[in-house]
Amino acid sequence: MVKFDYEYYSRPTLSVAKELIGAYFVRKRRGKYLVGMIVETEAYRYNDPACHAYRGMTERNKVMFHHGGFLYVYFTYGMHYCANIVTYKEGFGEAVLIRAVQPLEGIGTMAKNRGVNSGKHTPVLTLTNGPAKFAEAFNLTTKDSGTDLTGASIFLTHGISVPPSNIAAATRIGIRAAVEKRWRYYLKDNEWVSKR
DNA sequence: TCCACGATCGGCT
DNA sequence: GCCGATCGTGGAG
Repeated sequence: MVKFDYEYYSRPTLSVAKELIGAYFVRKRRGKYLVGMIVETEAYRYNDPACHAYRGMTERNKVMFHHGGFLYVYFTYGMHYCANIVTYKEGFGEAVLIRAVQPLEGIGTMAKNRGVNSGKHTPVLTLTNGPAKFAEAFNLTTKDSGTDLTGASIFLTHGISVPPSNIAAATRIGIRAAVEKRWRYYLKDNEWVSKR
């Protein structure tokens, strides 16, 4: 599997967001792997009022201003984390939100991270079909924000090749500003894509 | 300092 | 379809 490098992530954000459909998100911990195939993404860009970096650099979003190839994780709604891939050139503050993955390896660990053993009784199909569910399943928190994605612990690789005709574009979810932009991409006919 | 709100989820009606 | 949980963040004052 080819691990993506800085050059890959530093291309235009919409291209990366589309091409990440079918890629593998990998987390290696204590010799074990968590692997999910990315099936849904959203792009957030420079001059985009819905983007966390829109009002400039802050303590929370500073990692977004790197060149592409870093992880940006933020905390929201008092209880959830969401994970993004920093994209494009240094200084712009662009990123791609990972909205959903299809679990490929480490499903038992993902289920544990999601709390199936704490009475939640999580059905397998709902393990990673939403941005906060994905982050929880992979145990991604603000501690992981800033992780270099060309390193050994968290990285992305080429997965399956998806023809553009199998990728749908739609409006982004859960935002108030720039609701008309169709910068959400998902794998057509895939049951792991988020609902709503 | 203060305080309104959020790139969500799950449970309930 | 609706609503409550829950708290870090950052803009306002």
